[in-house]
Amino acid sequence: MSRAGAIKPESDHILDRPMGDTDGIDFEIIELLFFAYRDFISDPDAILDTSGFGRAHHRVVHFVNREPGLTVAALLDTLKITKQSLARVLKQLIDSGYIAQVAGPEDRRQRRLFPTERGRELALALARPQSCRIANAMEGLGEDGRTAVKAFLSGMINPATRGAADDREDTIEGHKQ
Amino acid sequence: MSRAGAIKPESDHILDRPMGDTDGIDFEIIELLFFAYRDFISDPDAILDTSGFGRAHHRVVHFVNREPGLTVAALLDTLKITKQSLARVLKQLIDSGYIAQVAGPEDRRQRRLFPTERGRELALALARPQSCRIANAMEGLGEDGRTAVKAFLSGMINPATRGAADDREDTIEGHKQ
DNA sequence: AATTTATGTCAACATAGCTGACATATTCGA
DNA sequence: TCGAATATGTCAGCTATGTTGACATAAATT
Repeated sequence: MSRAGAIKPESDHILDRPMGDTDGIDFEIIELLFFAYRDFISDPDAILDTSGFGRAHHRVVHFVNREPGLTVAALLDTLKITKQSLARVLKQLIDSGYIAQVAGPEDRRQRRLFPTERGRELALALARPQSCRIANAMEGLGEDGRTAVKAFLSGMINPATRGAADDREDTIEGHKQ
Repeated sequence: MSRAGAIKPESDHILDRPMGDTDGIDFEIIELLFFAYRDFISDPDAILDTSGFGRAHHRVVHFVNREPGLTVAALLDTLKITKQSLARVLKQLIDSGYIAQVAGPEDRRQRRLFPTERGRELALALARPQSCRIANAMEGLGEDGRTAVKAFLSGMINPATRGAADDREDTIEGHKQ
């Protein structure tokens, strides 16, 4: 091992003061979000390890179960990934019998995605520990506290995405089903 | 293209009902967390694309700036990744002059990590848009609402991690610096 | 002096994203 | 009706970031 560079501590303008609440930046909540999400994701990850699937599969199974019959295009839009990226995990989920494709009733080019019973079970199994973790974290909060949390999370989301759930009903821009 | 399987819609027990609030699971907040974090991360991602760095670099720069002088072991513990994984990005950050290593004053085996001015600037630049997004999402909330949000996020974190920040001061278990 | 610890490094591998190019089936518009 | 646009699939290759296993070195500890 060479260890080059470890010899001269006083070159190169080293800073030894912690990056605190300078510039009015709240680093604490930035870190809270990082750790919270990391642990939030770790629950389903543990289950997925057993099944041989990954996070990518989790997301697909989740949204297909939340909105059965959604098109591939709509799913791509929700996940914000490329179709090549989706193709890999989707194929595995279909081949394993978690998701089924059906040609669109109006537009037969579409492949509408539906969960099988097996897929539904998986989605529920993955959501359950996350729901528990959330319920646990909500425990101390009152009704208004919970409302605040939801409002906060909602406010963190880009406007374009924020209305996505509504697009399932009425479709104004793009991707009409 | 073969399109096998798209032909028979009625086989395989397809479910067409959305996975709603069955089992008392709050899917809405699960999705809020997913979208919130995705967009929260997208801000620094855009900046990093310019610098040729990725999310992994972001995390390292962040925590080194938050706690200058932390050891490699402590950083590994925070990030929960392997040293081989860290080595790649850390080397790049050191070679590019964002982070400097200094041999530990007491234990000279340690390589304590410090930000350079350049590293500090990067960390701040990455934190700024995230802070803005948070401030924006907090806007409507009162003081108690903000407290609720922090309590919620804190409650989402695994106990082991939750006290990590305190370990910086007094060190009880493992990794004493 | 022997062992443990903190760190670095090499090699190989997996997952999950990306781009670019091209194929096929279907729908739509002139 | 024909050509263009659309929805989807697929091949090939690349990148980023994680993993495991094995081994090296310097310093501390016993």
